[in-house]
Amino acid sequence: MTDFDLKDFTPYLLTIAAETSSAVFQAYYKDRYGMLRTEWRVFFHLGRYGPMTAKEICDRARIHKTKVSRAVAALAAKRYLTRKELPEDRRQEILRLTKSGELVFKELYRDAADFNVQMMADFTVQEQMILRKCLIKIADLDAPEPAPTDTG
Amino acid sequence: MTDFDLKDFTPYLLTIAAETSSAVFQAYYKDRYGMLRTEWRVFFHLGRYGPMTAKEICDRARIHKTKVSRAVAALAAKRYLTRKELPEDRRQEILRLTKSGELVFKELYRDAADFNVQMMADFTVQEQMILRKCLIKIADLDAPEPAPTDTG
DNA sequence: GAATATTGGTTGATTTTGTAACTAACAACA
DNA sequence: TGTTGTTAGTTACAAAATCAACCAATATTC
Repeated sequence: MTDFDLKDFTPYLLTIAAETSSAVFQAYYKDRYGMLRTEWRVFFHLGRYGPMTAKEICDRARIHKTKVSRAVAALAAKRYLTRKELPEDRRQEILRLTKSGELVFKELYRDAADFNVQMMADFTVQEQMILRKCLIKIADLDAPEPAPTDTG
Repeated sequence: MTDFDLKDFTPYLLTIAAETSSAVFQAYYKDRYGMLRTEWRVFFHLGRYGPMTAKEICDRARIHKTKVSRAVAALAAKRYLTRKELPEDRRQEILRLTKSGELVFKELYRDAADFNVQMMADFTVQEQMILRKCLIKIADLDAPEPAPTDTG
């Protein structure tokens, strides 16, 4: 075990791989749309799965409610989404992409897909499948249970 | 391509996998030794590859010099390393783990290795190999690196 | 050998994230 | 009804990351 190296430490390797692979796309949507990563994630959820409340985004995306709250505020300020109070429970608001939000989403969605295809082209189909399987397992994304969000 | 999902976006998947897999170990060395992640990385480099300058750590570990500078200061404050000015270039300092630094390193090193074995036990040998290969490729870590100084 | 550029490293200001406390609406129950 | 507890979401404050400016030592240029 004296050969154990940072390259052999999977959490490290994952972190570097995540940073490297995210950098380009992140810079792209930041420069072009002034979006931060959490904003992009929230935005993606609304675009891909339709209108929902902040709470639903928290559960689905496993993002803490304070981050979602700030991302929603930023996206609303950019006129990418609107909030509408739910009559049957006035604590909640339905979030929905605006027309221009939809437009931007279509572009970002397509670009993300393209980017992904390009980056995966380095690998065989079998490698892609195994990589995906391992990552989903490590990320614990195959478990349907939403993570507890609150402090404590 | 209408089925493209966040789970299919590899940079996202990598980020979540990295966060999930890092969380436990990170909490461990933070609680036990008060180390931040950059500190742990710098520390690991010095322990694993022997004394070197901050610049060398920057290059090897691909960490920005401001982060390395602060990590080194923190590690020095904890008496885990010493700095010695290089006579032939007085801008540079050789960083070297202290006795107690070495001791802590041995423990952290062993625990990291154990942690890694445990986490990889979910996968077959073939899966482990492919995962590693893909991650190294994505992280661009197969690019030529400076050779290890075999002091460690 | 003086002027200028570059390099290793540090520091300060700004941005972003994380944690805790908070408000307002609803629910449960006496 | 009033009390207590819970939930959705925001805000305030602390910790941390990022970026630009900076200093001192060395290299380079004329």
